[in-house]
Amino acid sequence: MRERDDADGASPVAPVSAPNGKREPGSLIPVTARGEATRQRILESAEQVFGEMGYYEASVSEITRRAGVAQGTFYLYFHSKREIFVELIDDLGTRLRSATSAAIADTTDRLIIERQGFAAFFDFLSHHPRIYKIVQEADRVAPEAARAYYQRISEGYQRGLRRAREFGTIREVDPEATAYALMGVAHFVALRWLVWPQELGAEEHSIPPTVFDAVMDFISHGLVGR
Amino acid sequence: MRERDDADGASPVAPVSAPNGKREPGSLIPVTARGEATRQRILESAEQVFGEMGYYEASVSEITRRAGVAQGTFYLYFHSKREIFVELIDDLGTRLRSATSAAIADTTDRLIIERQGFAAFFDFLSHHPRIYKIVQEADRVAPEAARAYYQRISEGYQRGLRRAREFGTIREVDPEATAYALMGVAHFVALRWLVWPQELGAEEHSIPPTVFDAVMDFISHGLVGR
DNA sequence: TATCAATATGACTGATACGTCATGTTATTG
DNA sequence: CAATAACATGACGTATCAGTCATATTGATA
Repeated sequence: MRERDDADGASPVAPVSAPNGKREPGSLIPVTARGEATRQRILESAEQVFGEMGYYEASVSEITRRAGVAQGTFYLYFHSKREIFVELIDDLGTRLRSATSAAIADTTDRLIIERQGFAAFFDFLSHHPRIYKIVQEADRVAPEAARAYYQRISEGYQRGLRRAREFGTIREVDPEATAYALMGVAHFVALRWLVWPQELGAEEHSIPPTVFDAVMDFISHGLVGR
Repeated sequence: MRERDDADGASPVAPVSAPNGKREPGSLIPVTARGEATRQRILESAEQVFGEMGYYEASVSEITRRAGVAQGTFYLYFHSKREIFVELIDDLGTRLRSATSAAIADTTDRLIIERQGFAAFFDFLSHHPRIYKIVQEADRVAPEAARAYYQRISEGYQRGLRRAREFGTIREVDPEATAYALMGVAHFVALRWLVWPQELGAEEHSIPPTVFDAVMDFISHGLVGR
């Protein structure tokens, strides 16, 4: 579950305990289950607070308040406010990708894959409305993290498109351009029919079926063509 | 690093000059050409600073410094930092819309309109790279302004699509869904081939022709279909 | 149950920024 | 050339935080 990443995690060196008995500052990795649980609570609180108030208006003290820990505890597990934000982006990306890829498993027809993928994406967003704005904001707060987020999604997309192209399910298309085009479609439709409505009225929203069908129609023609 | 929150809103009414001879605070509209020029300089400086540093890391003092005026002068023309940001969003929207609509004047074929519209959009962005990030950030800083920005673009788009549909140039499509889908395509292609490259290397970039053609191909099939 | 590393606390510091205000300058008008 | 309204100044008042640190608590182990 946790997915503590090996290579691309921060912490350059020396994760072990210190020689003098004092804990090496810069470890940040909890050793006990208690620590792990606290760290997780802080992360979840951060997702909530960043989602509601945005990165800059969110304060570390608000995050720790909601997590039920003291300010100082935060810095036991994260070097900085920005660092936890980046970790959050990575988490959200992983969760989103696994949600969509789970939805298209066992499917081979590319157009059905698109339909199920889009449906899963919208579904995920409507249940986690915060993540949209968090990722959006990442473009300013942590551009590298935002790029990585979109790039990883596009890579999966490109693989799928290439395969479909080989099998002749779809037209000859430029995989990367098409991948970004499709991501843009999903993004803006979500903005218009999920994010905005949620901001105005508090209820949970989903894409109207007629809109969903219209979008899938547009995409299908775009991919297949004559 | 810190950000004070602007207690914005306020400013009930009374734009005219004061009875006691002192200028009524809340007018904000320059009366002389000198004032107009100063206000404009501040606006241009704000576009630059917001674009480079982002809304929250930009400071009013940095804006006034680059405009060559004192801090207090800022509040002669704008109630708050947020207010100038909103005005900027409106400005950028107007400029962008007029740039694209100028590019498609005298054109009737919808597919050619799309091609020219997209080209104008990309061209505008590559010459004003800042605006992309400013508008993006507006989603957090001034959601109403951001919504208005996108809505006005989509309205023009929908009109065009409806007309094209009536003339049979394109398939029967849902105008609003299609408008947002197309906006999404443009947005993400710009992100990938204009904004990101500009962030990494400082030079000016434009969309590679093969990518542009691939995108137009996708769109054309999506609009026309069989 | 004594030990001690891991975990937790919260007061404090240093830095920064928005917006105000009392005062000064410009230039237009009668 | 006064008078005066518009424009301009910049120091200051008031807040807010990110991050640090000395101290306290917890709980596993021997």
